[in-house]
Amino acid sequence: MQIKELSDKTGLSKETIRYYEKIGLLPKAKRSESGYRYYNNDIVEKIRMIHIAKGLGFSLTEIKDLTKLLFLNNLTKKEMAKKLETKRYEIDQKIQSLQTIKKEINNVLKGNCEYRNYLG
Amino acid sequence: MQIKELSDKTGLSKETIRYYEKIGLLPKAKRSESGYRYYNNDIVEKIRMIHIAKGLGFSLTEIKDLTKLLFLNNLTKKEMAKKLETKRYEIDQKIQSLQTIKKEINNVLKGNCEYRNYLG
DNA sequence: ATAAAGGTTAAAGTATACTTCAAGGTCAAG
DNA sequence: CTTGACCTTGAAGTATACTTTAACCTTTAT
Repeated sequence: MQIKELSDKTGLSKETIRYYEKIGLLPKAKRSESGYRYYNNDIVEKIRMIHIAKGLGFSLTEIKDLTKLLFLNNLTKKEMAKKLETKRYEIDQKIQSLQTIKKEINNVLKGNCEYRNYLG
Repeated sequence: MQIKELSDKTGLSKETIRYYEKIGLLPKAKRSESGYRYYNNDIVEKIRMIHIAKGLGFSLTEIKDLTKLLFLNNLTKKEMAKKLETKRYEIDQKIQSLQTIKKEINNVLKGNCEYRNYLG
């Protein structure tokens, strides 16, 4: 597919997709004879996950690093495991924080406003 | 306490704290005779939660709105409940997405690289 | 064959979220 | 009574992540 279709499927603008390629977050797309980028379907989910990871507070650089970590085996197993475990810990912290905020919202929705603590 | 102490306790720079006050994310601090801001302890947790919410991909504007939603009763109960439920849904989505990424990391750490799917 | 709708690039512009700067006031210790 | 560590402001500067612009090429439909 061409960039427009990929843009439609992922919700990212064409410009953003080109920008992600430029900064190395997406691999360099193959080109048609006329120089147009073309993609196959596997990139759709990848872009969606990038989009989601962004919404979870990861920077493009962090996502790039995580992607490389999951994709390439250029590090020793020990190094890779260490980095992934750090990332997993960060993720657990984020999940916990989200659950804390959710509890606050639940308390307000239940009318137990005395339990309101942090935000607000 | 003065701004320096608050900064030390929260890990946010003094400049950032002043910036948050300026954009209305933090309430206008009370002032000493000489014009210095002074704070009491309850703001520490509030700032920490703002910091955490930021790391979870919420923008300062979103945090401001959520704070107001939890703090003020300027909306009807119905409106407020609707907004909070939307926010709770967003939070559930975020938790799910984090769990998906965590699973991928776990699979790589276990060596089941065939299960690798999205990032990478 | 020409218009519409797509594609390309590099560079400049914008929004968000700070961070630094300049110029100055306050305050406790020695 | 001055030094150092605080504080104040507004304005300018920076990093990240796009978004727009300009100038041009390709493909497809009529």
